[in-house]
Amino acid sequence: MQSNSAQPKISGQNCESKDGDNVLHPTCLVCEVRACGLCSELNNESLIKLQKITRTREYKAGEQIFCDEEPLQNYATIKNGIVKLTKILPDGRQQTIGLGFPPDFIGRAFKDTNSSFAIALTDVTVCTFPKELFNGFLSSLPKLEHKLFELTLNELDQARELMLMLGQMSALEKVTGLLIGFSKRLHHSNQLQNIESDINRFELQLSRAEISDFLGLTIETVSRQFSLLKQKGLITIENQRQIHILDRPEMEEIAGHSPF
Amino acid sequence: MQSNSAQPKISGQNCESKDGDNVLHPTCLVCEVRACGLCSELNNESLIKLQKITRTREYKAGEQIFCDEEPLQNYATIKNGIVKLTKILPDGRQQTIGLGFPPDFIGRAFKDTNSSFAIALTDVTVCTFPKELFNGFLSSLPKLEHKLFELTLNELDQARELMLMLGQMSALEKVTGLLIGFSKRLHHSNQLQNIESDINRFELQLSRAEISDFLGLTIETVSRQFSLLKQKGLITIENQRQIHILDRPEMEEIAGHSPF
DNA sequence: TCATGCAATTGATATAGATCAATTCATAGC
DNA sequence: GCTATGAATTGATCTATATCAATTGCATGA
Repeated sequence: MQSNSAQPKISGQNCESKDGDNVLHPTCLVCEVRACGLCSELNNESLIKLQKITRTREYKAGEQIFCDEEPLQNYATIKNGIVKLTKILPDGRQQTIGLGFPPDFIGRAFKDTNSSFAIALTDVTVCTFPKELFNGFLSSLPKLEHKLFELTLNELDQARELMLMLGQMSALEKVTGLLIGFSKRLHHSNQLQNIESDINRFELQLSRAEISDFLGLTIETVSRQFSLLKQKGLITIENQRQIHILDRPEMEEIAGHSPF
Repeated sequence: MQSNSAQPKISGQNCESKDGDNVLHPTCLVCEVRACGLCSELNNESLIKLQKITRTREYKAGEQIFCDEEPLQNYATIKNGIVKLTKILPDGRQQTIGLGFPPDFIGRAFKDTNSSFAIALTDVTVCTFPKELFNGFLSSLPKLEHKLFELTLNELDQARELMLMLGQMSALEKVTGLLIGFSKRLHHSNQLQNIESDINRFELQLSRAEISDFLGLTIETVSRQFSLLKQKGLITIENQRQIHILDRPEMEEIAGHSPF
């Protein structure tokens, strides 16, 4: 489980802009998630302050954004792409504990280490905040802390839905639930960014192995459930990952409820 | 899944005390979790304000503290006893998503409904806060909100550990992990309250059915794992629930890591 | 003390999903 | 276009856990 890759590209709206101290940097002005992410609760003045400590970073699909052991340096919000959060046991077993879509926040607030890995599923762009400085901001901007708190509560709700799925659902229910949940989540993320999207057609950015690590199943079982869903005429799949949900009501019926 | 019981006993340090407005009520003065719970971050002045909206409530073992559907009326901190949080599917399947020990907070902040049930495992005493009033307090007392945020982050960490357990662990690992985790959690709660306790001897306040709902197993499988652990000489059980861990290192080795 | 009833254990069997083993499919490089 | 390589599918078998069925244990009340 090594980081499989070159250094991420760093490009900075960083620190001292020559325009002086009170201008919103272009990177924020055109930010995909300016209006819906953590920053959405900030007025211009606060945002200008926050902006000074941020950097934009890009990761290629498969790159590790942070890991288990090493002390956490940065928090981040996802501007673009999909991130998986995953726990890895010494013996190699792996449990994916969540997916991050724009404008999700990643990193464990108020702690020096994460207890999981964050890995880019697609090419990913994030906006990073150095840990110490960001913690300072949290204390001085109650609105920021409040927003982060709400995002955290949503994550907790999600984690608990996922627990229900992992503990009680059959393989078919799990796979169906993943498709329904992933599509909802992706569509929602797109809507927040005013990106046109069809909730029933999407690219499932996870390999079969990644899906099985998420659902607590094996690759083969996941594959068999996909075949079953195709056979039942509920979905079609092109190029392994391009999903088309044909009968959403029936799928939702099988999934019982959505895990996201 | 009905509430199986009489109305909980209500006793109030409530509202207008005759001593005037600026005295700490006796109930808070002798509170078991005054120093470690949500209130621990409040100075006397804030606590006096908060105290005015609180009520002490008692529930018998088995009673429902709140449920799934009905709009949430109150938040609470646990003063005494153990609470289980659980999700129930229409078809009767059930997944317990966490346990609450003193001084844990229960209830979903900033939302009108919980998406789970809270059920008293033992006789339980809680300190309740009416939702609306408490939300007002959160906005006006940043320290209170911050503390609640930290508690929520801990819960999220726990939920994710549990996901790892549900998705990847064998039956034996799950049962062992539960025993190790439950004992740690209980011992920790006792320590916070300066209650003497032996981490390796405790009453597991869950029926086999409740354990199986927690671990995503059946009653029979849970029972077999207990028998196996006894056979290996790692634990003894008296009266079905009184657990004595004989070889903690070996148990921790099997559990791999603790789910709490 | 004995019946009653529910919880836990233990045993026998069934099965969903895991594991092992070929194929088949898709993408990348030549 | 063709070959090589890893991913996905499909098939055959195995196994951990579920399910079904007694049996045992323990608490309650007559």
